Amino acid sequence: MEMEPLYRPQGVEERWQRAWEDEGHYRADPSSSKPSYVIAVPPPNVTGRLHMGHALNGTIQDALIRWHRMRGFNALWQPGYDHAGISTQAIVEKELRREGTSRLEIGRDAFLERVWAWLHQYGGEIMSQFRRLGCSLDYERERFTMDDGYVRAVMRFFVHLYERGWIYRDNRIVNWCPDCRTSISDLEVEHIDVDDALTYARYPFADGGGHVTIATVRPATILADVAVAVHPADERYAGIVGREVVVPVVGRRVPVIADERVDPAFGTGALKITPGHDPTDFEIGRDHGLPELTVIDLEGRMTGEIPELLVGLTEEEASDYVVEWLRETKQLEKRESYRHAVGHCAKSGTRIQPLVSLQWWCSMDELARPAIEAIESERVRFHPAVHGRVALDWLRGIRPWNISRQLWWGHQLPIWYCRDGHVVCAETEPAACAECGSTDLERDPDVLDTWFSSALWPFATLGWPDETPELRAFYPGHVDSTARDIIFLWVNRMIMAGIELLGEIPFRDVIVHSIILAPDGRRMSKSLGTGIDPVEVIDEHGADATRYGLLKMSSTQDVRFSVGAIEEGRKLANKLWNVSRLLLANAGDAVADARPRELEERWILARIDATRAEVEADFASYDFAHAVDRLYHLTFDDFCDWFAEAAKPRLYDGDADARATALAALERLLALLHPVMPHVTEEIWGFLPARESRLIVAAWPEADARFAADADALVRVQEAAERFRRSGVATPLDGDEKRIFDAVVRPERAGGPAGANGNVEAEQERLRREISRAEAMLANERFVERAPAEVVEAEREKLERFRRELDALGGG
RNA sequence: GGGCGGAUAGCUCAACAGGGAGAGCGCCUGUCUCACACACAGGAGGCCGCUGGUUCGAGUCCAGCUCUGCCCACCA
Repeated sequence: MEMEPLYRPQGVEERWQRAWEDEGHYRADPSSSKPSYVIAVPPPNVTGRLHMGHALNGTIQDALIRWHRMRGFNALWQPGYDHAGISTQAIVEKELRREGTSRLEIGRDAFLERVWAWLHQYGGEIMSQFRRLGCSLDYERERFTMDDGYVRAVMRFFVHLYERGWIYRDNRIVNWCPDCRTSISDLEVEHIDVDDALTYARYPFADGGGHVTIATVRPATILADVAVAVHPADERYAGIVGREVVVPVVGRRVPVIADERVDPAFGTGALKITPGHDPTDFEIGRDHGLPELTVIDLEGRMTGEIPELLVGLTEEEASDYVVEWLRETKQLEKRESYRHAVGHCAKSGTRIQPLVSLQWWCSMDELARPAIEAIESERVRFHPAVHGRVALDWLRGIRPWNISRQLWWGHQLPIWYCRDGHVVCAETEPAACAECGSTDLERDPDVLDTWFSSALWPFATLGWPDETPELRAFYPGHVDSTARDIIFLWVNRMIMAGIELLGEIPFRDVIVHSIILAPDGRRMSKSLGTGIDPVEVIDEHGADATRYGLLKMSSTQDVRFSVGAIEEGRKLANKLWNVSRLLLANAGDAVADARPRELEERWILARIDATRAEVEADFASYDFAHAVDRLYHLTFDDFCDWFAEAAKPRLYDGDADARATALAALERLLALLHPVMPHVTEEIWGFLPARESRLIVAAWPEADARFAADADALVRVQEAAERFRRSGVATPLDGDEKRIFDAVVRPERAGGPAGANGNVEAEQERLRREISRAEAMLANERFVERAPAEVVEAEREKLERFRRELDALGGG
């Protein structure tokens, strides 16, 4: 195949993606004797499409996997999907609504069939998009959290926790999403500022004579009031504790109680207590033995012991009624506008309805303790470390986890109830009730929180609870790479589950990558219309360019998407392509063999080796932005601008040593770039003479001490070139240095004297400024006295050098 | 309300352990030089958010302030 002057990634990339996969290079072998290196991909939602966060995270993981594969590791990058309970169910429910039916109408079994049918048709797109990015996941090992084996793992986990006594059922207040029709965990609640009205209502004393005023933002919940509370030290209300007040509208007589959780400074200092619909009130109610009344049902409609005409109204309609009632009875003191944070469902955006409901809970204290220890002792390390401290804060203040969801799509709880109300927890359906022997068993209809199963990802994908070869070979893994928004939801829970079930942490390093924002600084989001489709970026610029650009953007916390970074990658690919054309077109029958004879050859091999060491350090500390920056400058500045230019004459002359050495240098350069830009490097690799193996499985370049001393060998020539370009004045050089200077710098003059014309004065002026700066420093006695000796000495040397250079320009 | 970050060239971002402010893109000038015009060479462009402090010396350390982003949170 011909190498054209313009590198076109389209076609080339797909070809290599197929070849690598078909040839089995992505496969990890559990029976291999090599050391393993394992990353489990954060399982994307099975319904999802690749977004920029996936693309960045995929690139990070693939760079690490490819790097380790080249270094001789048995590298496993585990692929798969999450069933994403709420999202998936919502998509299919929406489809049913369009057809004029509903899940309740068609029933549970038919509904689940519909979900599976939908998934078979539309689900599981992302792995193909990861392929298009060049990601070397072991695709044959794809797992789904709803696979039979995986379900078994989830059941085992539940029963394990149940038998430990950590899973229990309780009537407690939960975050209810009226839209999703399920409870959700605290982590899935977003607090958003909303404008509300604060209603001040007078509650008359039951025995006549006066009233107490409370403030509320939800007048409809007055109907479920069971007490009024004041702070025990609040002198204004000292006399009323123990008396009774009459709840508006419903006329219920309720006590005034004292509780320290009441803030005397807020509102009137008197708080209506509604345990059925407020988390704080729920706690206070429990402690005071108060009833828990519910007046809003699971659909958000008014219900319970309330006036008949209110039943079925929305909360808003009921609130209007209550306020009007208060106004008419002169019990409305005032209403004022009030802005405060209100919980919303992270999935649907609907305002959360706190209500008391019978749910399954998991006590987290015992699970959290060893996870805290693992992070504190840095057996699990977060990068950047600040996320580890945040993770610790969360674990230390951990609260019970509401794990049951009122959905159909997901892992149904392994809980059965018999006629007599006994509860049986078993991995598979029991034949009879363990306590009474009844065979009339009914399974709990609820399913588990999606994240309950995600917690098992690092080992359930390897066959746990069975003792599989995969589990032995690939657990514990090494790296988890993720965005910071799922550290609590997912990362912490994997650590807890891994330690609890296998006795070992699931990974050593957690990489928390940056979030890529839209170019205008807003979040990339479909609803805002600010999203940029990574697949389109790949189609336009190539996967290599996209990978390079994403890594370049990965350094800081949040970064705005910059197409310039992608284009930089595209240019790097093209540059690499063209310098390879130069070397290959002038290779004759040479094969790659490092036989450095000339200065520039020793120098480039040293520069490559030095960069190798730096890139290794960058990768090891997960600093990908600096790694790609170094590779860019190694390619453009060192390899192309200096080495290739200096070597050209001898390549053209047919110098066999020069040709073999140049090819050897190119090989090393391609290897260093492969983890970042796998396609173009593999493509060029294929053109190298006598090359049969693939770069993807080639050895990462070894450290080579032979060249260590030569990394700075061109400093004098480069300084001379700099001076010449600035001022047009040539520094006397001889031997190799003169030859290289002539080869690299002289051809530039062919295009005209633009740069070097008339700049002597400007350069003299620059040097004079530097000289006076250095002189001023050295004239400062306190600087000379107090600064470290080597700093002072370095300043003296700089001064002398500037003076020499000025002399050379005739400016002294 | 609590916590964590960010503010450096027109744009996106670097600057390791305080010691001559950098890169890429964009812009201006020149060159289609037999690897590459997705290139090469040169150039312009910076009160390093503000105010104080520490220091011989501060983009870098400390304090306060302004703006901005994120996380956590049961003040109705």
